[in-house]
Amino acid sequence: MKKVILVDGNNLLFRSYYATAYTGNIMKNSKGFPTNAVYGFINMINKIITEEKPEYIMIAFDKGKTFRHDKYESYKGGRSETPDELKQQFPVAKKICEAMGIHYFEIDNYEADDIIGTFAKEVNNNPDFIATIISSDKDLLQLITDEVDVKLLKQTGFIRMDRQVFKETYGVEPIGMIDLKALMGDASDNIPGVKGIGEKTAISLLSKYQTLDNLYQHIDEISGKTKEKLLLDKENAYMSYDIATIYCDVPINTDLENIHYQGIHALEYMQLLEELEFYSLIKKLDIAKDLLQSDVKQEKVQEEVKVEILEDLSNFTLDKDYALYLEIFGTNYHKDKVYGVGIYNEDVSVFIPFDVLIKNPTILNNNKEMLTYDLKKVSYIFRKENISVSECNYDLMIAAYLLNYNIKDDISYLAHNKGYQIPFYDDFFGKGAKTHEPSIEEIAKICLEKACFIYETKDEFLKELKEDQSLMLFHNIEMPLVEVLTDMEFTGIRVDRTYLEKTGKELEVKIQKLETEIYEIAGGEFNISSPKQLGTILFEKLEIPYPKKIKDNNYSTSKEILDKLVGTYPIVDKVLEYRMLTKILSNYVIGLISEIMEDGKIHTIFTQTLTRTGRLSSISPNLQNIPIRTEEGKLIRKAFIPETDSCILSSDYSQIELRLFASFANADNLIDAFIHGADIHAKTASDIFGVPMDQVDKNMRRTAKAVNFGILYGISSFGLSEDLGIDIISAKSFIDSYLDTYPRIKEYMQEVIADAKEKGYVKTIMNRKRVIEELNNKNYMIRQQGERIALNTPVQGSSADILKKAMIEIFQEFKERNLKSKMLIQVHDELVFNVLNSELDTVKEIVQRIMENTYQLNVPLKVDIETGSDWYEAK
DNA sequence: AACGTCACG
DNA sequence: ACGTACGTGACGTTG
Repeated sequence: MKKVILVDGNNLLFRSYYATAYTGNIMKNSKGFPTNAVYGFINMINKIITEEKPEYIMIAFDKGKTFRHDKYESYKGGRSETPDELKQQFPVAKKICEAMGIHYFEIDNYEADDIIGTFAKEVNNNPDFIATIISSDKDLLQLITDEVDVKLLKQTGFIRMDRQVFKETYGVEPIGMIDLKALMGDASDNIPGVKGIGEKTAISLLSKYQTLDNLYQHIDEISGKTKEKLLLDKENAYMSYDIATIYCDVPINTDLENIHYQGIHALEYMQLLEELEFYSLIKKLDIAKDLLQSDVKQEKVQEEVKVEILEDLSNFTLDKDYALYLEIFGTNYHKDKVYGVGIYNEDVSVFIPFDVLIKNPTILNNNKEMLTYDLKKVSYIFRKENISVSECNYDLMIAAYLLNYNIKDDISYLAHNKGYQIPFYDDFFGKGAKTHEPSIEEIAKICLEKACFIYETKDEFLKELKEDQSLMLFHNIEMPLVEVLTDMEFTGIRVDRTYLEKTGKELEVKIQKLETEIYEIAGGEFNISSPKQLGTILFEKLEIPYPKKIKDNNYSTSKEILDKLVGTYPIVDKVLEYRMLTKILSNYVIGLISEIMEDGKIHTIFTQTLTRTGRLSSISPNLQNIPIRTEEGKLIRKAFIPETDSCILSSDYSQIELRLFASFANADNLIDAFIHGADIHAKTASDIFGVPMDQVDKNMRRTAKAVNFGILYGISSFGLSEDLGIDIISAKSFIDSYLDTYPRIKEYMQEVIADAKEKGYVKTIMNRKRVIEELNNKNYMIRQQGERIALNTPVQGSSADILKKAMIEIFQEFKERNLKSKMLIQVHDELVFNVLNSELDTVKEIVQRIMENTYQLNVPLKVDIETGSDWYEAK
C-alpha cells in the first residue's frame, strides 16, 4: 500500500500568516519583503515530511474566482480582503514547493479543496493507494473514506479524522457533512443554510433522515417551526448543498506517479532560504550542508572572535570592565562539570580553563566591573571554589528577562535575536542520546563568542531598560536578589533521609494493599497509573456512568471527574487514594531522596528569569510545591529539619494578592475590612449575601472565598461554577452581586483591560512589564485569556516584587547584624528560615518588620510567623 | 517528546 | 457556538 499526502497549501499559508501577523509587526527580510507566512509554511511542510514520511505528496492552491461564486455571489462574502503582505508570499511558497521537490497544483477557477478532492477520488479508485489530507479546514472532512483520512490541524497539534472517528464525532457518514452544511450553513464561507437551524437541529434531523433529499421527501413527518423553516429556505438549502460540495472532477492529470516525492533540491532550496534570510532553517539543513559544503556563503560577515586558551596566567592582566561567560556541561550548575570562562573586553579575549582558574582564584578580581549572563550560576560555582571576582552590576540574562525577551536558558537564542550567530547549546552539545563533549578548543571559541556578545550589547540593553523605565527594578531588585538567591541555594536545607525512607516503606505497604483491592473490584489486573486503561476499566468494563455531559473520544479520569463519583463507587475512592499515595511516594519520597547531596542537604535552583509574572520558580527539586493540603502529604514537611541549635521559621503574607487587588482598585469597603483586620472572606460573604457578619455561615464564606480567588484570576462564571460545583447561573449571580457590591472593582477591571489593550502590556507596582500578545489574537478565546492575564499579572507580579524587595532587605540586615540564621526557601508569599535558637526573637522581629513595611500601600500588609522543629511544625 | 495528572502559591 | 480562572515543576505512561 502506498501513501499519498494531499496538502491544502492555501490553508497552510493563511494559518502561518495569521499565526504571527496579529502582532502587527510581521517578519520581513532586510529588503522589506514579508516572509512570515512562508516561514511557517516551510516549518509545516518540514513537519509533515518528518511525521508522515511521504512517498507521494502534492500541495494544492486556490486560483481565481470559482464556480461557487457564479452560483452564489456572496460566497465567502464578509471575509476581509487577503492582505497584500500575504498575497505577495504565495508565489514564494510555490517556489519553495518546487525547491523542496513537491509537486504543486493550481487550476484556474478551482479551489485547493477541489484539487484535493479530485486526487482523493483517484486514490479511492486505485487499490494500491491510501491518502491523508492535511488542513485545518473542516470542509475537507467530507472527503473521508476508508482509503482517505484527514489530519485536521489544531492550534497545537492535530486530530486524525478517519471514517470511524468522524462518525463518532458527528454521528453521520463523512459525506453527510455536505447535507449538514446545507442545513446549518457555514458562517466562515458565508454559506446560508436554512435560517434558524443550527448544528444541534441539523444533526438530529440527519440522524433520522440521513440525506437532504430524503429529509425533504419526508417533510410532512416533521412538525412545527422546524418544518416551516425548512420549507421557507428549501432553495437556499439546495444551493448551499451545491456550494458546500467539493468538486472531484477538476480537469487535471491525476496520475499519482506524477506526484512522487523527489526530495529536496538542495541548492535551489538553499538559495531561496538565503533570499528569505531564514538562517535558522539553513542551519538545520544537514543534508544540504553535506551536499553543498563549499557552496554555502557565509550568511553574515561576522567578525571572528580571537581565541586564546590560557594555561599560564603569569602574564595575564585585566584592567578594564570585562564580560565573563562560564561554560558548563548541562543545566544544573550545582553538580555539572565546569569547562572554564571566556573573558572578553577591548583588550582581552581569552579562555581560562577551570582548573587553571582555581589555581589563580583572585586573577579576575580587579576593581572594575564584571558583566555576565546568569550571574547566579557564576557566583554559585565561584563561591564553591573560593574564586573571587569583580563586582557585577549587569547581568544580561536578567536584563533580557525584564525586557520580555525569550530566555530559554541558552544565551544563543537571545544572540540570534540580535543577529549574532552563536551555535545553540543543544546543537553544540547534542541532546538526549546524542549528547557529547566538544573539544576544549571548540568550547573556548563558543564561550568567547558569548562573552563578546554580552560585552558588545550591554549599552543597547541598558538603553532598552531605560526606555521601559525598568532600570530601578533591574538595579534595585533583580540584580541584588541574585546574591540572596545564591546564598539560599548554597546554604540548602537539611533533610532527614531516614525519616523519608521510613515514610516510603509505609507508603509502599498502603499502595500495595490498595492495588490488590482495586484489582479485585475491577476483576483483573491493569495499570492504575495509566489514565487510558483506568478510563476503560471504570467507564466501560464497570459501566460507571460518565459524569460529564459530553464525552469526547476518551474519558478523562482527572480528580475533577472522579471526585463526582466518590462515595458512590468504592473503586473510585480507592483509585484517588492510590493516586495520592503514589504521587507522594514517587515525587516527594523517592524524588527528594535522590536530590539529597553529600552534605545531607537539598540545594534547589531558583529560576529567576522564567515566569511571565516575575515570580521565581524552583527546580531540581521543586521546593515550592511540597504538600500541605492533605495530612498525608503534609507529613513530608517533617523531613525538612533545622541545623543544630536551630529551628525552622516560616513567615507568610496573609492574603497579599487580595490586598493588592483591593488597593489597586481603591475598593474602600474592602480596604477598610483589611485595615480593621476583619475575616475578609466572611466580610465578602456578608456583603454579597446582604446578611450581618454574625449570620454568615460556612457555606456562604466558602462561596465568597471562591469568588475572591476567582476575581484574582479574571473570573468567569463557568470557572466559578466548576470550582464550587454549582450551576453556571448561580455562579454568575454571585459574580454579579460581587461586582455590584464592589463597583470600584468592576471599574478597575474594565480600566485595566482597556489600558492593556491600548498599550499591549501591563505593569506591576515596580514597573515590571509583561507584554501580552494574546490581546490582539484573532481568536476570541485567546483574547479572553489575554484579558485574564492582564488582570492577574499586576497582582501576582506586584506580590512577587514586594517579597523580592523584602528578601533583599532581610538578607542585608542579617549581614549587617552578623546573624548566623539563614533564609532557605521562598514560596511566592512565604519565606522559610533556619533560625538559631539564640537569634529567634531578633529574627522574628526583623522578618516581620521588613515584610510588613517594605512597601507602603493603602492597605496594611500582614505577616504570620510560625516556628517549629521542622517545616511541618512551623505551619 | 507529549500528554495527563497533581503537587504548590 | 465556542470552551473556559492565574502562575509554576515532576512524574508515569504512551506513541
